[in-house]
Amino acid sequence: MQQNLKAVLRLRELILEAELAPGERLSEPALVERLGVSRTPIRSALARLEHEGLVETLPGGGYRVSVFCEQDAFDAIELRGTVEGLAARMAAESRPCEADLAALRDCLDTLDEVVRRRQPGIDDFHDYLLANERFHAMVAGLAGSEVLNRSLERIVALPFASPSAFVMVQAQLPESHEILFIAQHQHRCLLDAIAAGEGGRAEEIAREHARIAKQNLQVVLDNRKALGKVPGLRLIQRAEER
Amino acid sequence: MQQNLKAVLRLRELILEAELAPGERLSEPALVERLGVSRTPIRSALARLEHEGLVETLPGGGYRVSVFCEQDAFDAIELRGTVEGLAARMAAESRPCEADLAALRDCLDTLDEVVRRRQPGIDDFHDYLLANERFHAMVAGLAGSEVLNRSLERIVALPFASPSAFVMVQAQLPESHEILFIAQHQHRCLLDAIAAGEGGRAEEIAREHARIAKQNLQVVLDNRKALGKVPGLRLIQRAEER
DNA sequence: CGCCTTCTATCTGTATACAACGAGCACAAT
DNA sequence: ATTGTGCTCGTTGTATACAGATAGAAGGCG
Repeated sequence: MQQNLKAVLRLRELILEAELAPGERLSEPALVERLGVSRTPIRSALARLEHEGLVETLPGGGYRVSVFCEQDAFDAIELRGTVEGLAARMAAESRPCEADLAALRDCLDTLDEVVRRRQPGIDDFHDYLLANERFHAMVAGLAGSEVLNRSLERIVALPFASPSAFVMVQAQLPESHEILFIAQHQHRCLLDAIAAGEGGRAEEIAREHARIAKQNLQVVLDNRKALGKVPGLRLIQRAEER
Repeated sequence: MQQNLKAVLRLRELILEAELAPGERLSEPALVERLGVSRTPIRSALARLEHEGLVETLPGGGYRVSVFCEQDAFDAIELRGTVEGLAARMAAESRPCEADLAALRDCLDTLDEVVRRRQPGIDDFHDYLLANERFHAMVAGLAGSEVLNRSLERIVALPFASPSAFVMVQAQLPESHEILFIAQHQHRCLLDAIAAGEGGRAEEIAREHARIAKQNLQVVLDNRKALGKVPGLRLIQRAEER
């Protein structure tokens, strides 16, 4: 199991850092040399990354690095928002117990605390990222559906679709603080809707919340110099070349 | 490639027919004997079925057949409806060309023709099933998003979540004809909304359309004798045993 | 000069051998 | 009698050898 894990982690890293170019053919013997493990764990890792969406099988056999266009990234975020919206609605409609709601509130308090800091630095954004990820995971968990969560996991496996994909790049943006405030306001509203059992409202808030990520993506695409800051955004090609 | 395919097909069949019981541990040597192929394609097939959701990895290594409860099936259908809803909205908002709309209309005409037959038999329902599947695939395709379609594919991989999972069982139901009429009405409305660019309406129709499947699932679960007629419904256990 | 054919080299798919890990059981000691 | 220890069997993870297929290049023919 050690070798398999090593192969997955290293291969994923190589793809995300674009050291293996989008569209590049991945030959197993070459990867054996590069990763230092035999073909068996490499094949297993390739299969796994295929299901994460980072590589694709070629018609005649073999794999290549997936190629994404800008629209794919927007679509992935909208899709995440839609499924998170369903999760939020189910969470609201399940009337969660007070303990679960308290845990969500705790998480929001942590986020508040971070947002309220003056002159937030890189570490502060990192704290925000962790708490944000936890909040999203908790809402998804409250939906109480493994089927839904498995599907959401898979959507979020595309690195630029993750709820926290753009948090770190916001640290560089001049309007970052405002964006964080707005996002946090939506978090509060979402919790409010879930606590009140307002499923429809919870769903719409979650959707709109995801659309902040689309705005951030647009900003990053406009000044492409920040592109390396977002994990996996190097995968995105301007022109469709398949 | 031949052996891998054989292993996937046969293994999937064994699981869907519940010849391998839900929760059962799948040992590779046992499958080698049962399927007549070596461990390599079996491992590859197991990995693939894991990503289809039919088997799960065990903590200490190895696989077992997935166990689903009734709620999982309802959730999977709601999830499909939600993602199909997103696809329908995107299709509407993309203002599809007349040729695509004509193809959809063609498909609906085929469905109409089947629905209008007096005394429909098993073959007629089969015709309906094929055209229904085509219609759903075309709407998803009109959304124009590979990311979305890949995700939807994966959701529909759970056999009881498929748009046509309950078509064949309807053939046995007394109220089957009425259900088909209603479903077909929704198809028409969906096309209408897409053609008019009414994204929100298209989305809601697609969602409500999927909920027919939930009603059908409830009927089947109530008289469990029909359970074998629905592909993969034997996977569902009444009590959660994980 | 271009296109088709054929040959070759490399790659993937498959089978299998080997090693390490873990579960389960029996036996012994307290 | 119970618990702890050690053994044994089975299983998975890994490496590698082999065969079939495929893609690319080179050469011949039209």
